[in-house]
Amino acid sequence: MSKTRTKPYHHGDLKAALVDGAVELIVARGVRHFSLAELSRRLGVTVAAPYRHFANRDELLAAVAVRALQAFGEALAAQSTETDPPGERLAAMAGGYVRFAAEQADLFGVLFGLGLDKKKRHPELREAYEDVEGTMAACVAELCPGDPDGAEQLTDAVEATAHGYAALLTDQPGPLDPADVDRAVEQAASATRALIDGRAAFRRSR
Amino acid sequence: MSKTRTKPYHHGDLKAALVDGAVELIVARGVRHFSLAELSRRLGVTVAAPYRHFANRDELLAAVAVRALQAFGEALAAQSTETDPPGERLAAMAGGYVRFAAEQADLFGVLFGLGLDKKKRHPELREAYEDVEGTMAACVAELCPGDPDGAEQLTDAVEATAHGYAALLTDQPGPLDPADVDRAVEQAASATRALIDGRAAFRRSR
DNA sequence: TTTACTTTGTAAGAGGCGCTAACATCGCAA
DNA sequence: TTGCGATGTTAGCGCCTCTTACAAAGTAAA
Repeated sequence: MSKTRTKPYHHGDLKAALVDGAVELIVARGVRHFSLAELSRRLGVTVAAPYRHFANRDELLAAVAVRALQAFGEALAAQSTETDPPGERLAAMAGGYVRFAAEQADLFGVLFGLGLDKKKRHPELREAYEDVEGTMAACVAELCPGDPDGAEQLTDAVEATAHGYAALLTDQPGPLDPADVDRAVEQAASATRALIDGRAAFRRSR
Repeated sequence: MSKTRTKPYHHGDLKAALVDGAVELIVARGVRHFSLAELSRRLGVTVAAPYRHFANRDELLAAVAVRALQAFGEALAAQSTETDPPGERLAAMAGGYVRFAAEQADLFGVLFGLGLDKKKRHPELREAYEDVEGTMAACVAELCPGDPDGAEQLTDAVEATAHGYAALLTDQPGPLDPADVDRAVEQAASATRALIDGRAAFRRSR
């Protein structure tokens, strides 16, 4: 949105082009086969050029992850219709979590399982992810009034469950069977409802 | 168990040595930094030698995964004391799932997130994993007599939840905080109890 | 025992990768 | 105009996976 303020140097905002190109390449071929060298070739630039803008490969991937996280957050927020009761909204978000992971499997793969050091090296990623968690937590808060501790545990549980369906679904290479995706989305929503209904179990173990 | 039937050739059962060495290297340094070349050097063999026994790097990793899966299965089975009620056994298994992932993070990393093509390329892995699922399913069957469909959904949900806690916990590089691990183990068990208590929600959506 | 065959390892190298240091170029600003 | 900092290139190091051609070691039949 807000780039190309002034026509930059040789290439013309190579930094942005690198991130854009990386997203394209990753979506096209998967994170696992992404290489800085191929990206450079595509942009008509030598393999050393990216290092003027990113300290290393992981830093570029972190920039891609920020993009992915943004799309992820939007996908989740889109599931949350204000009119629905909070439980259904939460279930829909869990489903949306899984659906995003399935439909944008490669971007999802940048967010997780890549071993990016979110805590120390890329705190902006951690923050962005906490925003996503916040969207869920807001929903849960309506369900557990006056029990912030239980709310947190329920939030974690819903997140873990959605993430588990998502991770197991996308662990396999190759294209996904749409029926599998739909089933996983449904199950994640159902499991969320079950967690809500059975949430008293969290109180028992404290 | 059943190797070294006859004294083999030059090295003396290099194939087994490769798998053993790979496990050691992976446990010591993480899957992400494992290389066939370093393993070969360690075994005093040229880098080409492993290709006499494994078509490629992934095939060796699949062999390592079989080992990991065996350890994983044993860790899960150890959680299942016959005397406990099935619900508590299931909760303990979920906790064991997470604890194994945390304590053997690198072996767990070989099982998931490596993109090994379990379905097509390494069906023996898929089978072994289905055994693990079977252990859980047996437990769930006691909880849901006469409802095989609901039992399957509950099994999937418990598996996904445990896997989600495990994956989120081990996504970060570096050593884990034992307190985080204990909390995740506890929460996985609690979430399992919640799923059991709220399992009627699975029936609602069919 | 000799010969032929199979299995296992080596030597050499192609092609890829991430990353670095030294050098060249370009735009801006003093 | 000159000088400087930002950006890109050239060249190269060291690592990787994997392949091909060759050598050695065991096995088994003649």
